[in-house]
Amino acid sequence: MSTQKTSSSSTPTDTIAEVAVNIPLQCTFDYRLDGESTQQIVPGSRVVVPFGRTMRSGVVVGLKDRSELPAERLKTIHSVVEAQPLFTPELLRFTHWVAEYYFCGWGEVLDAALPSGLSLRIRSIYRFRPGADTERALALLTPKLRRWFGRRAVWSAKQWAVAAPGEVERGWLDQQIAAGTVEVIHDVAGYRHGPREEKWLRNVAGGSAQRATDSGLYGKGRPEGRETRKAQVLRMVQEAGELSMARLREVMPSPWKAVRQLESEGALEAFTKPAQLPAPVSMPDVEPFYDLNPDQRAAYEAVHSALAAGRYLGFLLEGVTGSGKTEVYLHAVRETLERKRSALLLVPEIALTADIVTRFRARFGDRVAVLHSGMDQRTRSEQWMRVWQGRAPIVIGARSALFAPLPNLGLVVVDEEHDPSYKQDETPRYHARDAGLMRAREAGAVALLGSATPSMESLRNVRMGKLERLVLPSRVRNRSMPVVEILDLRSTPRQKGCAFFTRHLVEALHETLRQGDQAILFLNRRGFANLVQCDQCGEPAVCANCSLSLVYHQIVERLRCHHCDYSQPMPSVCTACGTDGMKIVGFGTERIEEEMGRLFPKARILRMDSDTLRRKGALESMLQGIRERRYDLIIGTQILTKGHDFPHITLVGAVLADVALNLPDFRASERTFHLLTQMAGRAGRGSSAGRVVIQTYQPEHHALVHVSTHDTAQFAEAELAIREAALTPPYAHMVMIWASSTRVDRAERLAGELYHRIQAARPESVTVDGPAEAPIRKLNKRYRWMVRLRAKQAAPMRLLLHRVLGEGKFKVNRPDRIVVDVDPHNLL
DNA sequence: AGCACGCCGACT
DNA sequence: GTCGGCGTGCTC
Repeated sequence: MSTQKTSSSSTPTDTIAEVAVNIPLQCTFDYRLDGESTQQIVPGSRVVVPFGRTMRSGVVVGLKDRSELPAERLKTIHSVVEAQPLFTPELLRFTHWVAEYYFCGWGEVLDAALPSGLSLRIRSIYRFRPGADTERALALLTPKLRRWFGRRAVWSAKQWAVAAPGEVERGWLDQQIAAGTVEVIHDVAGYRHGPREEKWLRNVAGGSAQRATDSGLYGKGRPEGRETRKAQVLRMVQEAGELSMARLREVMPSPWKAVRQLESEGALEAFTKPAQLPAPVSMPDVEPFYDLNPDQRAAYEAVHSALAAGRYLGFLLEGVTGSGKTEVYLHAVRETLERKRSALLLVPEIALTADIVTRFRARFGDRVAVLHSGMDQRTRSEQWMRVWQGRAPIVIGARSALFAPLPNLGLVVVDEEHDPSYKQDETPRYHARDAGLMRAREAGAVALLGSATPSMESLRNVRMGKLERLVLPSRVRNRSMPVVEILDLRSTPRQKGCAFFTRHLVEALHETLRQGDQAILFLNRRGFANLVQCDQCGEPAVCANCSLSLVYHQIVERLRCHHCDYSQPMPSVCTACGTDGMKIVGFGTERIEEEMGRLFPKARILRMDSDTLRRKGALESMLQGIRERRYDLIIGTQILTKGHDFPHITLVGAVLADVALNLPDFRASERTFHLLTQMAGRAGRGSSAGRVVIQTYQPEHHALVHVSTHDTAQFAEAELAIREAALTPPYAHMVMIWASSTRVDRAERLAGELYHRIQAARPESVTVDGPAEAPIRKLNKRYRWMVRLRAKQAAPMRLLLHRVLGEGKFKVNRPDRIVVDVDPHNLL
């Protein structure tokens, strides 16, 4: 671990601050401390420092009395951003561990740990120094730029670059700064939001409203009875006396223009009021804690005694959806709070937070803070600050909430711990479950991982005694498991006129709908057709930036790349042979929707995928619609598998279970098993027994066979044996090194060079595979190659990484890039 | 990652 | 002749 000094404040002998800056370097930078503002500096504080030719903000990660660098090379800290440090010593140690383990810069982790409203990015702002001779300075500029300044007291570097593209004008700014006419302010995003304020409107006293009306407010050519927007605003304000803009916006889409006009006419005046806080912040009635059933009690007792012991212990809580895991979490959190410690609950993504947040708020009121990416920047900063101030001892959030500044952390819960969204796919490439275990260990807290379908990593940890297994065996209301049928697409007859529906599945759907129940059709592939291909020469339509087939979306009649944002119209002729042979091949959720509409013209069909869920609030209204039985047939992607409670679903159909099964990824079987098991768990939760139909070309595949027998343990047994034989995780540590470039040849050369250097430096215990072209050979205009490392022990591999890729060891030139992914989950 | 320095091709 | 392409090196 870190040898960093964690003194809580500077001593007179500490004259050097160690600063982590957000750049992809693992080293920190030493700065001299002097001046009054930096005398009281504390590790964990954000500071602004001169860095190279610019200013950067960073975090003080340690204080010391001497630097290895000669004094003349040290610069002085420019300023301290907050009076109080944003990072506790615990979080500094933890972020340092994350940076070390995931092989990235400490500053990069620290930046990821802050809400975007407090990010380490810096903005340079310019303004005329008060009392400076601005007239003379402006005289040197073109009339156009002088006018530009007429409306501006402060301006940003970006604005200036746009306004003054010319060489001469750009030089002007430097001159003025040097002469002292213009000063530069290094603006760091800071929490300086006061209480929220809202704009309100009221009538101007003295009947000016009448005047406004007289001046043709009701437009002449307008049909009788239809108000203009201005008139409507005026009337509403008159009726209400005072009216908030927020209220106005609920009634009309954009009242801004009308309001501005009425203000300038003197009919209305604006004022501000403290904003109403979002409704669910405090709950009037605190819901009681339910009694636990014997299984829940046994699980809770184990967690309880660990909490009582007050030191790190890890648990894996296994239980199917509906088995009551959340109630165990709730009791554990209550216990944690009683011990004057705080609790962190990680959930996979927003889709899941709503239900769980409601339940936690019902028990703990406003002691719950929520952190997830779907919130606006300000709300997120507010929530983060509440946690930082110690006013919310419970945090519920997605991946990045891992870094929540909870003081005295006592419990870390990772719900649905197997979920792939816990792994971050960009720097810092941490896994929130794995890092969460480490944070708990560091903080002396209890870790509780929960899942119906645990990851192989956690199961192995149970076997090795690193996690204690707790089981909730039955569904709470003792419901029986659904019957699962696997249909071999090679031999099962199809529905007439259907390429991808067996007669059997269609009949099952008929039956379900006839009984008035709901059915789900699951296909992990959105769009209308996943392939568009020329039937003359076989040429597929491919993305311009990626080596991926374009997906046809019928609704917009365009081809789209599901990886980058590329989109193009459906081509009329083949780009390769010029014939008009481009044909739609394959299928996705849109096509299923269309097909079902034909087969079941009376059914009310809902499609749920990221295309239909784009709109804010769409998920909630759709889920409610399903619960209220406003739909008969729901077609969707994996979004459907996330633990929602649908009481009237009795049939679940997996249209093609093979979609993810054949990917060149050692986790393909595991993911398919998880997805289908979670999907099957949606069936038969009401009074009727459930039924699951899985269509596949590989009915004998162990991932599918074990779904049909509901045998998680058997699947784990088989899958772990395969992993052990192949020496893949969790039986080996894996590091993927991606070499990419905008030019084909260079990516390959880079990977080759990397491979040779690794071969030369590697110890016996580390295996190197590659270099190989990535399965997706081009992504976002970059060609990609990979070199894979595996080892039974992590330490020698880490040493190797440092030896080959450590600071300044391996030069990578501009268009090329090397990315290190520790414990990779994305192998494509 | 920025950012500037520096060294060779197609244009005024 | 030079503008600017991107290869190279540095940041306490």
